[in-house]
Amino acid sequence: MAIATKPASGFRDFLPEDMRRRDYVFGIVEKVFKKYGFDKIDTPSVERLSTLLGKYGDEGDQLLFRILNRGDKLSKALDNEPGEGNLSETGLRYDLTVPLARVFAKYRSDLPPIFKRYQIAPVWRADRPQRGRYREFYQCDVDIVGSDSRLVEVEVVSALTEILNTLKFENFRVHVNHRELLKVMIESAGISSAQESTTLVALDKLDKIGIDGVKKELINRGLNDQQIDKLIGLSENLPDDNREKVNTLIERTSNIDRSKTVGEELLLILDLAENTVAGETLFFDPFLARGLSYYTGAIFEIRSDDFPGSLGGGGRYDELIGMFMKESVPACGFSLGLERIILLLEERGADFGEDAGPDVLVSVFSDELAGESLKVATEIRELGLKVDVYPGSGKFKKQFKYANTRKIKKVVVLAPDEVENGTISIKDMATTDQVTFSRAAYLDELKKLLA
RNA sequence: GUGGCUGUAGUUCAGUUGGUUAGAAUACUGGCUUGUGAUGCCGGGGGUCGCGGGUUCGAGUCCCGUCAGCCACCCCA
Repeated sequence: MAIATKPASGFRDFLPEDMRRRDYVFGIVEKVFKKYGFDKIDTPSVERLSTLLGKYGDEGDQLLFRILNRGDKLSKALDNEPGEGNLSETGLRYDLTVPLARVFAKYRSDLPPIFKRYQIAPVWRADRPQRGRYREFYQCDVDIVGSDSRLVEVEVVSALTEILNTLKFENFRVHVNHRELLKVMIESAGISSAQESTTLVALDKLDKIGIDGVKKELINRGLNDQQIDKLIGLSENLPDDNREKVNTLIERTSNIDRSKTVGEELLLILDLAENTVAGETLFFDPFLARGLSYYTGAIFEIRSDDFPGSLGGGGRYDELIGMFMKESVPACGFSLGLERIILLLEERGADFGEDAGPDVLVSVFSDELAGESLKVATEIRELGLKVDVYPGSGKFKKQFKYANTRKIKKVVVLAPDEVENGTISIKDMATTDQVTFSRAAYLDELKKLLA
């Protein structure tokens, strides 16, 4: 048997048709990010493990692709006691936010005091592949570093809403919540901080498994009935309107001091968002939790009924950059799951713009006439058209077939007859019509393709 | 990491209660057509039926193991 040609599990090849769609989508993303005043950066795919570890929570650490040491370092490790600590020092980046934090900490003096950046690049996770879940996938990240204003949250959500609107991606919401509000709710229900994270995980599933499912889960996780009833009680019979919902929760958790200030932060975000496209898409979801441990304030997640997971997520992470420098710097950002959005757009039969293949194929009758074909191709290229010269020579049958597979609309025919008479024939692949022009006039005919 | 389903030409799939040399469509390729594709007709190459073991006179088919893929969970984009 030959060597396996499938890419490694969770990795993908992108053929020309795939790339066309991806370029179309990435192009829109980039245009909108620029429109919102973000600058582009790039960072290495490989980071030190010391940079990566401890930022994403235990689950995240498990999913890091680590790079095995080589040479002496590896032999020494194997000779002594091989373990997590000495077998690997670097790994593939898990997201684009932690590298940004590192970069900002290192180059702060070279960067504007408030740094707005975007980055579109692949990240890697050693996850089990599934529909819309890959081990290598692109993230489109926007972040604003150095500002503590709620305006930042709104700008970021507004940018990604505009991207999805431009892509005509429908049927989505941006769920919003606040890490502190979750803590307030848990405290208010008399649940200890030790049980906080496990409680959050259960709560996050509310829309999937329902209230009864969450209750069961919480019992399994060791909460008592009183705590559960209080916690569930907070969420029952909430009004539909975002603001009223926040206000109701502030009232219900009034036994905790911070309740009001946290709630007001959410209200401010909702109010500011009304001045942007984000106003239409924000949906306050008091049970949105998000696993990444670096979030400290508002958190966001794009959801759609057509996909079980998240289509993008983000939030405020005011302490992350401080892990790379002495001072803490506030920051907030969002990562768009373009892979999943492309997947859904494909499933919905979306339009990805025009096919951008060559406009013209110049056929090659024989090796003797190859030079003549190249000369003609050069002339046509000077018009600004995309021109393919048949890579070889021989049967026209083959060459026309080739034009079809490449979806080329016009074929320039240049055989001994044409050369002798000083003419050029142009065949239209759709209508099968073939018309002969003088060498002076054929370019005018092809110019029509430019329009 | 846990559970379920599925593995047959490059691709999509047939293949009967286990029975001779494993089929179709499509793609590729040659001819009908030595200057013309997509439609037609005739031909050609391409498979150790995922891999290993077992049951049997006989296994693509049944059993066990293993690997891979898909789906669900966990988590996430």
